[in-house]
Parts: sequence; structure tokens; C-alpha cells
Amino acid sequence: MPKRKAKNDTIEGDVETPRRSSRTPSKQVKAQSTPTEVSPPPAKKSKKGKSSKTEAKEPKEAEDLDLKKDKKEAKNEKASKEKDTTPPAVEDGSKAKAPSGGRQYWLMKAEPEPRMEKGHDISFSIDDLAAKSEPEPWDGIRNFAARNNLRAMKKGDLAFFYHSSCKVPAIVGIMEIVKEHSPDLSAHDSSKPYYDPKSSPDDPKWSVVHVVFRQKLDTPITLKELKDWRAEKSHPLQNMQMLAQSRMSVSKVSAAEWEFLVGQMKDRGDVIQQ
DNA sequence: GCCAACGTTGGC
DNA sequence: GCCAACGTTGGC
Repeated sequence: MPKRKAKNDTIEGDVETPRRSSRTPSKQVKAQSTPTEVSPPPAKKSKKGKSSKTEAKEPKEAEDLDLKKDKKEAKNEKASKEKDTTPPAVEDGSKAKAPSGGRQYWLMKAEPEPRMEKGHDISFSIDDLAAKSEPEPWDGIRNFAARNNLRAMKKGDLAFFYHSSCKVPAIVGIMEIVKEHSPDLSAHDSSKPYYDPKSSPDDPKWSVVHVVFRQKLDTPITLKELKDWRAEKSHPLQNMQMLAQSRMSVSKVSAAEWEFLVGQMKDRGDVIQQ
């Protein structure tokens, strides 16, 4: 699932600083240096995730079942990992040799319209992100392939912000990855919309990356446009991951795809600063 | 390891 | 609200 998200963006969420603090030691130190981080919420991710499934089952599962499951999960994990890993990465031959390779590009979905998930409004829009004054943790991702993409992100990578499950699904803005992956602590809080009883603090299954707002497009690029382009022969968007796997909430965008889309944005009058 | 059943995503 | 696509679960 990459499911989408939810917004725990409530005030309370912001208050909850704890989440971040539970990161690894070294990181923790850093976190502490930043006084109140606003951490919470954003979420994005998936949608209808009814957590009922997991929760309902959980009770009856015996420990051995859990073990079995873990094995399977590991398998799935591995499978998706291989899948995603293969293609992505490398591709910036064109870029100047930056110290650590080139910048990678991504597309991350969030639902801008209110939707309740376990008593929380999980919506999160580009405007919500723009209003943040601190890096926002992209939490709630509960799908292995999407999570693996999160883990592949590097500081400095750019991502399109996509609005899903709304009137006009579209790419509405650009954000930057400012902090690489760390455990998604929302998975361990049963009151959270994306609680996952199978994940534990000592062996976190899920991850978040922190993002910051870069810009909002004056003219969004709609899903319809993306699909129309993909339908054209030999088009740069022919193999775009988000179109091929529409349910993936965090997908890879190739350099060629990014350039094509940024070119379109510029043609429409948006000033893109990269 | 295969695969059927089931659940979720997300556009329409 | 419907439903196609596809991911996950879990038996065999």
C-alpha cells in the first residue's frame, strides 16, 4: 500500500515530537538539536486502507503464525526490492559529476480531499506542505515497493507532488528530499491511521523520508494528460512507473521523464527552479 | 514455489 | 458506487 495518506497533520500530530526521536542514535542526536521539530504528519499514502484487516486478524494469530508471516514478508520484500532496484538508479550520465552521483527523481501521491481513516483526516495537499515550516515526514507508506523507493531516495533528490483520489488527479507541485529514510514510527502507534502491528520499534518495517516544499504549479499536469502522452508512439512517458503501476504511491521518475515534464511546465508558463 | 482468494488502490 | 488492476495472504 502504498496507500496514501492521511493526515495526521493535525495539531496533535505536530506536537508529537516523539516520533522522530526514536530514530537511530546518531540521528537522534541531530533531532534533538532541532528543538521542536514539527514532525508529524503528512502522510500520504494510500487510501482506503482499512486497517481493519490487519487488526482484525491480529488477535487470533499465534506467534508461530507471525513467524510464518515474517518469512513471507521477507520474501515479498525481497521480491519487490529486486524489482524496484533494478531499474531505478543510475541514470544521470548527463549530469555533471556531482560528488555523489546525480540527482534522482520521484513522484509521490497524497490525497488533497478530506477522508477519514481511523478517526483521522488523512488528507494532505500541496498547500498543506507549503504551509510547513519544518521538513515534513512522508509517512504512512505501507507497501514494500513504495517503501523501497523511499529507501532509495537521497538527500537533494526532487519529487513531483501528485494529488490523487480527487476531482482532477494531477501533478501539482515539486518538493525536495531533505532527509533520507528513517523508521516510520507511526506504524507502532495503534491510534494512528497507518498502524501496523507487525512492525516493532526494534525492527521497523516501514520508513519515511523528510521533504520540503519547493513550488506549486500554476498549471498542474493532469493524469489525463499523462495518459494521453503515454499513448503516443515513442513518447518519453511511455514507461513511466506511476502510469504502469497506478497503485504505487511512491514511484521513480526517470531523468528523461522529469525533463519532459518540466519542459511542459515551462511551456505553460510555470517557472521551474531546480 | 504456485496460485486462489481476498483486500486495496484509485480512476471514473 | 463500481470495478479493473494488482498486491498480499496463506494453503497446499
